[in-house]
Amino acid sequence: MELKATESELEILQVMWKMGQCTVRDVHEELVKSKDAGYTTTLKLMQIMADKGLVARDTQAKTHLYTALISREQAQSTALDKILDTVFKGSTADLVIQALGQHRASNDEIDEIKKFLQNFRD
Amino acid sequence: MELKATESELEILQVMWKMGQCTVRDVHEELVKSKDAGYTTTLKLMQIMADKGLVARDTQAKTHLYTALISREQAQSTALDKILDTVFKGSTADLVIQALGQHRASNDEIDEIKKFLQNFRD
DNA sequence: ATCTTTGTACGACAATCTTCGTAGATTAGA
DNA sequence: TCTAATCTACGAAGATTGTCGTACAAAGAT
Repeated sequence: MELKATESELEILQVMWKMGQCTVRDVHEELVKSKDAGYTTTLKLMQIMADKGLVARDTQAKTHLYTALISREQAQSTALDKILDTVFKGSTADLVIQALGQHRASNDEIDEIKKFLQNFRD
Repeated sequence: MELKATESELEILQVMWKMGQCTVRDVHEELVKSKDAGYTTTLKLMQIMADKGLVARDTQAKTHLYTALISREQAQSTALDKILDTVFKGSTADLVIQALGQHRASNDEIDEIKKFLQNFRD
């Protein structure tokens, strides 16, 4: 039982993580801001996601309500595992250093990371 | 012109990054260690990668020689960009902290990262 | 010289993903 | 009430990916 989200499904999950429980319309309105897609496309995708168990669906009312069943953290974890395996030779250090070198983090973020590293070793 | 490698293509690139210039046979021998696939499958994949411009192909000899045209670093960068966008809300700090929390790094690695952070802020 | 091995080319197929049109039901508005 | 808007269901089609089988050429072995 894999439970891996596709690219389009991740776009939808992003909206759902931000909004919490929501309707197809909610998600679609948000998606069209950055993407060009038909309503029924979004509907179908979300239905499939419900079948897969990626989201829960409340069909009580006419307009169904959807809730994400995998958390952003889970998706993050899966995504990290994948790229660690495919392009980083499994080296977390490489990944971290690449990430920091590539996307200039703010000083606050740097501090946050340093703090995190403090109470790490022991 | 996107130039994005698929999952299978990344597996092949991994081998090529390790070996440098190589033949389909070379790559395939390596792949079958961890995966179950036919020779012609690997061949076809590499031919497609040549068409896409992911790898260069020297067809002088009967046995063609392939070389990766995108570096591991480029692939890493692309992969990071993608997951930052899709699951990390663009936050490098979140990504780094997740990565460190998830995959226990060795003390050496931690030190390496700390050192990297030292001469970072300025 | 013949047979076997090794290689490329290429078409085709199945699986998965994405997209959309249309139909039918339900709700809201005039 | 009748009409328009809104929703779900569903089939179908196109695109992408991954997988092989087969054909055929070249090289090696006996």
